[in-house]
Amino acid sequence: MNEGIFKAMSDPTRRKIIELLKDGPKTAGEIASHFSHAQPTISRHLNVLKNAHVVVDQREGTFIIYRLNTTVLQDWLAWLMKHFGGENNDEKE
Amino acid sequence: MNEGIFKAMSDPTRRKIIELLKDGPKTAGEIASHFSHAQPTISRHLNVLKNAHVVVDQREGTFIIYRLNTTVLQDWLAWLMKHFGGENNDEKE
DNA sequence: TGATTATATAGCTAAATGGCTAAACATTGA
DNA sequence: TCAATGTTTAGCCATTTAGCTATATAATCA
Repeated sequence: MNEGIFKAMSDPTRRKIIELLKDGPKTAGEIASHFSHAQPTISRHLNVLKNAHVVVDQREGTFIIYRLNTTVLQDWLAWLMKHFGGENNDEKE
Repeated sequence: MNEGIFKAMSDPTRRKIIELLKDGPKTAGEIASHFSHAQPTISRHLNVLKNAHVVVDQREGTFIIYRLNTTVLQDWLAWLMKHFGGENNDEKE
């Protein structure tokens, strides 16, 4: 499993960005407006998510629209379930 | 959701420790023997996992035995599924 | 072309992280 | 009580991270 997605998901701001994007694609500015951080700070977070392929961007005029890459998230979740999920662990007690 | 578990899970060494412990409880030394890191390094990783309540320790003579807290892991996975899992996201296209 | 708007990048700082070695601590057993 | 063993803690260092401000880039429009 790609290391990047773990780092991407380990930050609360980035997780909140993902939750925002679950509601549909948004521009960088729209995303930034939900936070009290400076705009470049959010831009960098978006870049981390992009490098992990958790989001995808697309320019639309002067705007840049970000959307979730749900496949990557779901693959990650499936991997987590497989590796850390409730498998039978027959210990003595 | 507790921030600690995200940080705990974001490191590959710690994830490998968890996978080792899925196989059953192990002493700190036994865990450390699976890595090429110095033993105190692993001890510190174990401490991170302990602080996130992902593992639990128990002294047994001079040994300290670590075991998984599977409940915490499963709660975390459930939370992830709920927040990032495949909910219906009816976008136009 | 120049102004405006949206966004990213550069460059900085403080704090967190992960590695190491050396030293401390806890338990056991002679 | 002392030595041995298993483990943690302390202290150090290099790297990464997340924040900021200032600046650069890209697209649009007059």
